Amino acid sequence: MQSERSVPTLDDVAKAAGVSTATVSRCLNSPDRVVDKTRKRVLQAVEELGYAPNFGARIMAVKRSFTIGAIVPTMENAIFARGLQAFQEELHKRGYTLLVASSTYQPDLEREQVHKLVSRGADGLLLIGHDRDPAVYEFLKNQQVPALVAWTYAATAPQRSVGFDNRVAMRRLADEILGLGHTRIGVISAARQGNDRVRQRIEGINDALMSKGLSPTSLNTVETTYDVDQVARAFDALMAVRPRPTVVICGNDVLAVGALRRAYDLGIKVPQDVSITGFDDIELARIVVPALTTVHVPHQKMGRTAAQELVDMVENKTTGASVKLETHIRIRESLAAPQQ
Amino acid sequence: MQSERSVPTLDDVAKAAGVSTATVSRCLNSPDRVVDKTRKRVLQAVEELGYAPNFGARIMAVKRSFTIGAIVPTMENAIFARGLQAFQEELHKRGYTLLVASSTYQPDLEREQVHKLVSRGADGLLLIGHDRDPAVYEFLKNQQVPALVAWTYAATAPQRSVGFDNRVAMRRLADEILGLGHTRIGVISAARQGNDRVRQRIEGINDALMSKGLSPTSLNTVETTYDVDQVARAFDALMAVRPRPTVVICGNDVLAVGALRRAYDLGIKVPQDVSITGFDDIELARIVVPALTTVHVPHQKMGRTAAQELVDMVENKTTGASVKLETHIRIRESLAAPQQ
DNA sequence: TTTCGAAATGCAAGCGCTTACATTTCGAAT
DNA sequence: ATTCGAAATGTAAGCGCTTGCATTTCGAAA
Repeated sequence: MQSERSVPTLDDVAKAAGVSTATVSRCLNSPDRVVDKTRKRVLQAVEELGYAPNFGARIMAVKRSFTIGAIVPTMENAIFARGLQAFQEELHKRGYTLLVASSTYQPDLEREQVHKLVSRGADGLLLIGHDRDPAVYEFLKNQQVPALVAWTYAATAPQRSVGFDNRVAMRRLADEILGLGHTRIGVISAARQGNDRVRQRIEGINDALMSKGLSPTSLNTVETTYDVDQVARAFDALMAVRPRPTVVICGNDVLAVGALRRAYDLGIKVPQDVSITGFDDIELARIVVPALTTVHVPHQKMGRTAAQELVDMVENKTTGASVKLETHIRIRESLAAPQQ
Repeated sequence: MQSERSVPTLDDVAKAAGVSTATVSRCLNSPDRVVDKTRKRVLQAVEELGYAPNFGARIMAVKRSFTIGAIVPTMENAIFARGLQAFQEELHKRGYTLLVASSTYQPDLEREQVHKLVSRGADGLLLIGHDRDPAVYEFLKNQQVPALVAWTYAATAPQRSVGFDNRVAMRRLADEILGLGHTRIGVISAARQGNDRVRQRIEGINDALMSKGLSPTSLNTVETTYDVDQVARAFDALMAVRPRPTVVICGNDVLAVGALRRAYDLGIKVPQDVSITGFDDIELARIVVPALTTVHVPHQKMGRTAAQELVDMVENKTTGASVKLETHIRIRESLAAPQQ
């Protein structure tokens, strides 16, 4: 019998409370437009029936869903997890719900996810990085869904973004490294393909090299996935180069920690035999031994700011300017001057 | 001018293609019910107009949203991130979208999130752990939204679950530890309050103690958050006990890694001076030095299975049985027999 | 060519909610 | 007691989609 009963609707509540649906609706959405006594009665009916509004209907009626979509490459990575969590929390504070999808670094999948989230009525979208088919932006514009790009900052890009300058950030770290006297440099990086952040970081290293009059071609770069064993192999490849690099710059902390571990396994001392650096400053960077020299990125702040900006774009239809966050170098034990 | 144009609807497509809305709808949802020529024309119109279906309307019409909600304590933690990612991927394969919310370990917030996700038309819900106000289950039943509990397994619980037996898993690890001769045991654990998994793991330790004729009261347990410094302090507290524990059992890997690091800072050798164990076997467990002895939990499989089960519950209205996943002990370097 | 049934398409009624507008209620001022 | 305007509530028209049923189309058999 219980199971026969269907989900209560506004109508049911209205009947139970002896008022019109309009009144019930008002009780829920603008309580002050309804007199106390009525409201009490209605709310009681709501409680008794276990009523919950149907969002589909609501979305249709108001043309707003109070839902924000986010498409991240993956949720597994601490880098996105932290920012995403902050993003979600801030969104919640402002009355929005987060719809997430992950593209697993596949452009096609991302494109599909964009369509899906828009269909589902997302009022706005958070995207990671600028790199993607222009058709996606075209579509979003067509659908009048504001999109914000995060984890990177580009003043000149047409899309508004909240993030930091990957290139400059990495350049500063590289400057630091070169200043210590390193000249034989290995790089472990995620795939550059379709990932502007990765490319920018590598360019940052090149910038530093150039400014010292060194040739970028001297860089030994290995691409790898985040898989521990893959990273280990990448590190091996770098260590096989002769003369051996005195420092391995990693595209992010996850890669760096993997390299660190491999060095340990091989009996290569860090930083005595080789220095290793990361990027992002995830919590882990401080925990590993030796602690990782890295670039601190304000992930939480980025997530929070992105949420604020996006909600602003949605609610006020503003276009506004992009937000640039600052990064800071964290010098820790994993970096030292090269051995003589 | 562009900006004046409003989002295209089914109607617009129908007009553009010179057919009825029914035909357009069929083209999109059951292409074989429409003749080739027509379909082509319609799809072209869809393309040209940049049409994307309005899910709100769709949900209302079909009473299904193809959306599954998940409420996790936090996304920051690698433990949930991994399973959640797998959950999402499997969901996507089956044509569902994931709606996530995080409760940040607050029951009230969780309750609110449940309402929200249901309102938003989630066809099913993934919840972590059994511990929560019965009213929540009541509500879900009322709304006819199937819910699946994960990250734990309890044959007797009324809610269906996909997970593993936290108590037995931890007991096995504790048996191993006791078998090595440890008798002075410290425990670092997350808050027990409202977290059945945490409690079960501690009970598992107690089970092992009892079976050896040892008193559970001899256990020194410290609760902490996941914050690195907090964990360090928890470890300090344990190390201050005299006689000092010979092993510190941590409720999960994140805590264990924090303890490991603190031990290093204090010059306490692991496992020579003290053994440390974790739980979950996140990737990190293999990376830290010394590698962590822990309990391997098949997170990805759990996420995937949960997705399958939940979709099944949604589509076939099955109630079925819970799924129990196996865990395995991973003995690594951080555990050794106590010093004489 | 005509006929007929199956296949293709169209028609139109909701789905549950919000909200502009219409109507009723109510308290204060007369 | 009336009157009147503001406050409270009710009425009903959509929002964009799916789908059962009605209608049209079309190809094959007669």
